Amino acid sequence: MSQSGKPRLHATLRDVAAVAGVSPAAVSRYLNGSIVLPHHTAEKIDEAVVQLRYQPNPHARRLSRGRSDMIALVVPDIANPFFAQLAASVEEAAAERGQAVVLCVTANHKNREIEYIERLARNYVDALLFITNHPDDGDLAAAVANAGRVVVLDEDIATSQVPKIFSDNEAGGAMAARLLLEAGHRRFGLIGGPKDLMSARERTAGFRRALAESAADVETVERFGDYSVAAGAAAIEAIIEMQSPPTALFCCSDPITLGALKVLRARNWKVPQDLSLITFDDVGPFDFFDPPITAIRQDVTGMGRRAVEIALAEPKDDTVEAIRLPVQLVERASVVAPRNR
Amino acid sequence: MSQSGKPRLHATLRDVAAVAGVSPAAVSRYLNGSIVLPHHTAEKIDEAVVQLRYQPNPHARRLSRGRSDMIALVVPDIANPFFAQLAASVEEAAAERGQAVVLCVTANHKNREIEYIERLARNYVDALLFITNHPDDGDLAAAVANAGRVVVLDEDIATSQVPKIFSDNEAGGAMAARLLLEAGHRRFGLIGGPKDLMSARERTAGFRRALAESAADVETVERFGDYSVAAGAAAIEAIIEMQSPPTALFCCSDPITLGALKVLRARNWKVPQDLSLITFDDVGPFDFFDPPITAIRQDVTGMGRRAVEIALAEPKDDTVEAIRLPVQLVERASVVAPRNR
DNA sequence: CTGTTAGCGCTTTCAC
DNA sequence: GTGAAAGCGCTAACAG
Repeated sequence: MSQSGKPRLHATLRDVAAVAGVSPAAVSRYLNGSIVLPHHTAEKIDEAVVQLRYQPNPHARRLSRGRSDMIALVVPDIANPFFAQLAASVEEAAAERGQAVVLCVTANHKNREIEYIERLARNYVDALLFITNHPDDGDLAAAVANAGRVVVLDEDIATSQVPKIFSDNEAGGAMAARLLLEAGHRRFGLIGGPKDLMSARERTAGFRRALAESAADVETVERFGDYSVAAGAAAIEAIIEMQSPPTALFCCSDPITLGALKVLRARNWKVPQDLSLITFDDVGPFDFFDPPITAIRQDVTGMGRRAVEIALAEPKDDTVEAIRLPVQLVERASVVAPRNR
Repeated sequence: MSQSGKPRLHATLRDVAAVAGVSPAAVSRYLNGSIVLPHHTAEKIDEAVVQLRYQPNPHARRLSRGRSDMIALVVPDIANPFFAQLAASVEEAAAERGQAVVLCVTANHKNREIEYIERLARNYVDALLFITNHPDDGDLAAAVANAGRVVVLDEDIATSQVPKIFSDNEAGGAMAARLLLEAGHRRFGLIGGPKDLMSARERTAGFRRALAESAADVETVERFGDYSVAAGAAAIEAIIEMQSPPTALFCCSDPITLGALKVLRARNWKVPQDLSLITFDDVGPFDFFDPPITAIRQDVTGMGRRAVEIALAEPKDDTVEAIRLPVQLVERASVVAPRNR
């Protein structure tokens, strides 16, 4: 047992009941709103609560109810601004609903991910907001299947039948392409993410589609790698070595853009004069860059809020369908007309 | 009671005991390492654990032990990259020690802060890693006084007697000044943070001290405001209007730098040609700016790790003294010699 | 409606 | 060393 000798520090439900002159059960029910009491008794209890500064012990509550009023936010890396921003909106929405959020960082390690899913399965948390950005070999989908309330964010876990919220990556890719097209570009570069990630495929697909839909005569060079600074740097190195390099570039994530920008500067390529550029994500402070970088912005805040709403709502019977959050074009100054067509 | 009719989903300690042919108490003690069992029984238990896929129920454990193996990370805003980075190192260090971290965002609201402190006081979490960046009127210090294990990070809560970890702001300010001095500057600008925050005062103090220590004939203009983009923008507006504006600028936080940079660009001032600039924090991606921004970097990761260590260590008897983490000069390209002395 | 009672699953004192 | 038993503080059947 926990407290051996020392006098109890904080009032318990029993204490409140004693002071109010009712049973603990009555207090519990009243405080949880599962009963309506005559004014008189209600007041007595309220007074006792205030007087004793009573606060229910969450551990006892959780054990008894078999639920915790905690949700777990599972992310690959909380230092990543995208996930940090997501965490902010998740925490806010959760707090509004009296839910605490436990931060679970996976570094994309499958074992850790599964461990957290297991935690949900055992009801140690009420819901899981799950983000992974590595392809699944089926293990995650399996783990998630019977775990309970999990909602998958940002990146898909293929074949898993749970609520999902994604950005409209395809539309975003298309928006990027159209902007570049309208600026007059005809030779495009695309630095994409891992081909086995849904988001990467979709962004690329959207970009290609919009180009295909245009009447214009168009050339594209595509490179794929991680959503990382290093990958962006490597890809742009290759691209600018080309015979006739593109005049416009679509970077499929912020880190890719950062990597590209760094190399471009080192090689003395000017953005946007030598190369127009548009990024995807817009969680880095691109508005403060020189030039400010035009971007397709994800609705990270909306994603976080919706996720907790869904996670906490009654599970719907109808087939779960992925929600698609619209993305937004943020025009800044990194896209201009090509110098020479 | 939680589970009424349905068969229990997961094995309990009793189940393990039954299978292993010992008492629950024995299993508990064995699993917690508070006893050494004969090989035979130990094996029996191990087998049972594996067979039943037993995992202790944390809620029950917490209720019984009166502690939770959870620490709360209290921050003003997790979307802020500084706190996000801190959260990353905290989570990592906590996970290594089997501690979960609960994310608590305050938006600098005193009531929320005190609410979280109260949570600690009642042992709902084992420790509090506390960051606030608004001045305290004494309420926080009072709340923190008897709450238990709290360690204060990054910014002081004056008069509170708890373990604290800060960056060596003073030294950082001095480093910035010396770098600028050595580059040949004699007219300086400083955009500082709120004068009632320790970090802001210290950074300024260090800067002034280093200037004072130099033999050079020196002029300084100082502006103070929030650690915010808006404040940085407002301050730089005023500074560049001056008769003979500074040739070098020390911005006491990343957001200030961002604000300043934006205005400078709008006014067509070139960094570093027209104005050398150095920032403090270095959590924004300043390495990717054009030019890359020279910075005094805080050891955010170290701060997080140390905080967890201290929070979880046996409370020391000796007077708690604030730990000072060294800062580091990261030379990039935003500081050059002044054009005209 | 209200109170009594039996747990939730674990830890730990205490007696064997 | 080992087990029985009490209890952490709360909730929810069940009876009155």
